Amino acid sequence: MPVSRPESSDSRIIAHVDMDCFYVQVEQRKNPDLRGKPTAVVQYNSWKGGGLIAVGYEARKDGVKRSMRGDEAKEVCPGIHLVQVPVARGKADLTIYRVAGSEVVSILARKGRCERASIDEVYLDLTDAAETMLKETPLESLESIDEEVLKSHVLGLSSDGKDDRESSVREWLQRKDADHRDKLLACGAIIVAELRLQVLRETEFTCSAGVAHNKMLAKLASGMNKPAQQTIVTSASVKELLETLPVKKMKQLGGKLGSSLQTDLGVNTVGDLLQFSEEKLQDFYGVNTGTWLWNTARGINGDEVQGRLLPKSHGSGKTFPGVRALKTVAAVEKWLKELCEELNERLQSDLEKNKRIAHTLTLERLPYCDFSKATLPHRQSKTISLLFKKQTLCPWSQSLSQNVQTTNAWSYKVDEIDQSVIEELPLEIQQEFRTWLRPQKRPNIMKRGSSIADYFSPTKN
DNA sequence: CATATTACTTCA
DNA sequence: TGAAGTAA
Repeated sequence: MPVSRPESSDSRIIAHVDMDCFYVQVEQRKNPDLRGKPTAVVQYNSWKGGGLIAVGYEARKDGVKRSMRGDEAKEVCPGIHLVQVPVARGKADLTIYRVAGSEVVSILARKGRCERASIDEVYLDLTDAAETMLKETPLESLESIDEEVLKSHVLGLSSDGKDDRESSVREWLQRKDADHRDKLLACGAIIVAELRLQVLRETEFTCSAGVAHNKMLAKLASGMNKPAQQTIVTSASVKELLETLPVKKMKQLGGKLGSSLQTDLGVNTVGDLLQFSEEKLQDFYGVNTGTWLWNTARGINGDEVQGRLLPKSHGSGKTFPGVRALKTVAAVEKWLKELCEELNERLQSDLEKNKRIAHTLTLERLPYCDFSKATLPHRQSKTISLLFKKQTLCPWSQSLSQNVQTTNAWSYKVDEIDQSVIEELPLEIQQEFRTWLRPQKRPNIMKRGSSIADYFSPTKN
């Protein structure tokens, strides 16, 4: 739970940029025939037409939902174009979407601190850029205001939703009597509109954005007017906005905490939270979460935009339907190898592109739940250090399935990471490694191949 | 029978 | 520090 640093007068300018049905846009750029047509992206076509993971706006108009199967989508929208996610090594391969996401990040990072929040979302801290703009070009004197920024939705502006919205947005942007924070928001909106146009010019992708004084409100706003639009949250609009907002719509409150607020405290909207003292909330949920909730009710959020353009981790996984799907050790090893090879390829390109090297590896089995059949209820995971330790990784012999015939459980041993990998790193990082490694005892370094799987030597127990 | 990731927190 | 919980 993020701890909100109470910030009495938070005049930061924060934007949240969200790509519109991103996977669909990537596929439409690849195949322009699909532009303007109802389109969705599916994976695994064989069972009920595959699962939808992205739905274009034309298809949404016909009632297609993300929760649907391909077959179901065809029923409500017979003309829909279903594009399959690329498959490599027998599993979905999201590489093209990751690469497209990076294209967008590199553009959005030009005007301020940028945080890659997911494959298709970023936060921007535009405070400095907005302040600079306000100093150098007073808004009242702006001759030509960008077409795009005039299409902004300004929360709390009475004309929002009317015909002549553009002229009232222009009026709002240039108001002489506007307070300083509103002027900064206006500058933020101009910058974001420019960035969104640059994204469109350079990548052909549209996106939506929210501009506010903190991350929480910016995120809320980016989803309010989609696709290809932006929404500005003025301080004056916050109270009304949160008053009727269902708690479940708020980031972090979509899960168990949100449910607990409803059932245990009778809190249904964020506004309902205002009735509770900070102390009361802390008693119920602990100091951190309690304070965070108290601030959230007031539209206060101190979370900083982390300057981070790259993901912190890489993962590769596949779902196997039912406990019967993976019934032999050979099958488990086969799929483990496929997953390792994908991971290896991605770590390799991360090393080349970003000079980064992985130092921990986690193997994880997710829960499998079925009402009638046997279930594997809880997650199991095993984490190892790739750098120093000799450890054993053997979590799966019983847990993958009761049907795995393993009287002799199998395990993997990890040695030190291959020296040749370290040698490819920049000199200063190599130096760092040597200092880390010196006090450790060095196990014999055996020559290994390029696959992560090669870092594990299968042994019998 | 069926998504694939990613990030962050909590607890021992 | 590793395993599990929560959330998106």
